[in-house]
Amino acid sequence: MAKTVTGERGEAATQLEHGRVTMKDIATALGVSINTVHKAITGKSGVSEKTRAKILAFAEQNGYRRNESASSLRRKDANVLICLPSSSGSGRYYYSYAWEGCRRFMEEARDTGMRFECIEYPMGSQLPCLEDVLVRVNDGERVDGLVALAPTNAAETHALRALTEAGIVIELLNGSGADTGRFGSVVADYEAAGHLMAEQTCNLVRSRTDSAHVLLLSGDPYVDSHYLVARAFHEYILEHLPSAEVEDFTGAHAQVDALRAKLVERLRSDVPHVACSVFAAGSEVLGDALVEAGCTGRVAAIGSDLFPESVLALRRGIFTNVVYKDPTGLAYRAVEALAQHLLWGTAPAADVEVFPVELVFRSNLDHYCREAGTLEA
Amino acid sequence: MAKTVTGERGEAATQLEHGRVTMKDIATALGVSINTVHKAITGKSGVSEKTRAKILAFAEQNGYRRNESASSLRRKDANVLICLPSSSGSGRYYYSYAWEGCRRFMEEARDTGMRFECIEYPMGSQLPCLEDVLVRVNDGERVDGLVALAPTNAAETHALRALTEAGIVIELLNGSGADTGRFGSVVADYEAAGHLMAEQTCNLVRSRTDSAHVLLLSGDPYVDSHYLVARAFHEYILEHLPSAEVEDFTGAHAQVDALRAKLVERLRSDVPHVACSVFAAGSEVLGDALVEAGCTGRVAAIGSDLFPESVLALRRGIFTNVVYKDPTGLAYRAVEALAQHLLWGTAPAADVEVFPVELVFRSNLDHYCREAGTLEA
DNA sequence: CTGAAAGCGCTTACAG
DNA sequence: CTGAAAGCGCTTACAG
Repeated sequence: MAKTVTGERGEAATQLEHGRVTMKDIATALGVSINTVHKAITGKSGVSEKTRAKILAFAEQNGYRRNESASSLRRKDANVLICLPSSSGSGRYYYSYAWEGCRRFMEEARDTGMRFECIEYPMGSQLPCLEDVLVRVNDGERVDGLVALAPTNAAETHALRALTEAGIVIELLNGSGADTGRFGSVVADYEAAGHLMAEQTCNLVRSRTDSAHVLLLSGDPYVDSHYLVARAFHEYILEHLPSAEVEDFTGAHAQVDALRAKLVERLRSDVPHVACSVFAAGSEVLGDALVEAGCTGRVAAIGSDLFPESVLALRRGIFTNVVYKDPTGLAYRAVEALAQHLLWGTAPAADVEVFPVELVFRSNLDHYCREAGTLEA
Repeated sequence: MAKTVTGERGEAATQLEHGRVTMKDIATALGVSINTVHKAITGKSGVSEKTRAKILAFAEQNGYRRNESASSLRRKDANVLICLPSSSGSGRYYYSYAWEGCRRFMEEARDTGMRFECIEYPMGSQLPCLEDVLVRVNDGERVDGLVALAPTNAAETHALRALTEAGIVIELLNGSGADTGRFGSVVADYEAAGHLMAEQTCNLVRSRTDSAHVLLLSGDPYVDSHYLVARAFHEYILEHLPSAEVEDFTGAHAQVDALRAKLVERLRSDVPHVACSVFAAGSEVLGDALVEAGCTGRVAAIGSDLFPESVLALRRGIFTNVVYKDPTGLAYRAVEALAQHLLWGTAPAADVEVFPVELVFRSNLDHYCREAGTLEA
């Protein structure tokens, strides 16, 4: 409902009409009660199909939009559980930022009548946490929604499906989890992350005439967020710089000390042109190894994720870039998508929402630190 | 008001209490009317200082937070004018995205009781547009807030000050405008943009042994958003790659055809290593010239801003990167900051809010196109 | 299946 | 300076 007027001097002015149609208007126009209108529009039972159709048609034609402020005012609460790994320990690389995103949404949603409960479990033990939730639900507790990590094994998949079947709307983080019956999920674009890292690698060896040597800390091949990035990296290099030699260093969290030693030895024997890590913990190892082997500055390095150590490495020129996957934004969106469904019955455009990745430079690092909040600028 | 409980399995659960304190609670507790509480908390007149202090202290202690939904429900409208250059013509490089940001905010704010009027004026004639607004205000029309471009000359500064003095809260886009009496302003980090462009330029000539040749389309030295980026570019190169030779090509919108011809000639005589443009229209010229001179691929090129032509140049490998200043996000924030002040009396942390800039690669271009909405992916 | 009524938390006239 | 009352647009019990 916007009207456009053209002024004397050729400006085009658009006014957004505010006298919006209300349920009362519809009720009056159609000679029904406002209550019936409400039932028809919110899809509740208790209206004949004929009346409902009439009301919906009228609402549609007159551009009815529910007033969300009024709607949240008297709405019954919804209970949402957020289960994610603890921010401490190895959770500090990533999950502390995810929790920050959750916190931001909860703060914004404080007037919506949703009740949130945050459950931080020790890294790796999502399964017992989900089982606890199931027990509580079976004990009669009302849980409307759940945010959790995408399953990494059959047992977790099974537990999530049980919760879905108990009537809980589930939104997953960092994986599709298509076989859990979940409502939706939110992931970073791991393929773009790998391509981005490889594209910049190509830029960094652009003017070489000899063939490029690249080291890749490819992480744990059984973890999607490692494997998918590493695969995309290789794929890109193979297509755009086939002469390059990419050397993989696998191994993640448990093997981090061995990895560091191996890397230092390797860097001392023959200096590569570029070194990259597809995962956060590996980035810390890479930074340390470059320093220990005394080849900072000579090797261009690209890390993954922003956390205090990687920020410092970037600031000191040990890293050329860092691939950023915005854990805060991802988690925020997961909780938001769930809340919007619970409150308004809306569904996102796609059940799996894929989020952008960015390459951070020293020149724009400060803004990311400020945004993340928990990173000192 | 959050309580933390530790479960049997070591999970820490945080619950966000929802039984929040209301004005009614405060009124009952202090034995005053809810109306008095309202006046005290919203800073309205009609309460004794003693009562006000008592109420504010109690509210503070008990963590009172105004329910924004309830608050917007019966609030009187505020009238906001948005004056920006038209999306068509040369506005298509930048202002169409700014308008998109405004539109997004208006959509989100549809329940807040704000009335927005959008005035698109022909590029360059903000002054008559502001004068029209002043006439309307002097005629008795009520205007509470205004979003406009930061002034580029004394006449515009003067007009903006007159509007401020007429009681209008003003939020400026793309410049500080400190001497206009405006409430706040929103700008991109032009310095970071220049540094970012220069930092990547250094990366691209990283492994050269000869001294690097760089071409810079530095735009109009009288336009802040051109000049500041160009200056930061030179500054960075001087510090980090003093051996490089940077060749400036000045001239913006009116001289674009001459610029193109000069550039083609220059590119044909001697191919530089990197070529950059600090402004959008220049980026289109640069892309064209590289194609016409037949040196795409041989010259690394970095453009500014995302618009259909620069997206295509990036996709085809004519550009290596594009510096992105997020016009949509900037404009969204400008309207939001104004609205939040008008509705809640809140002020942003700083009166000039500086926004991040990013470097776009072919590998993550798609996400920017999707976000911008008006760019085909 | 349908409707009249109360109420969410706040804001706005208006009366004392 | 202070307060009682009506009402924003919707949702929820409850009664027909």
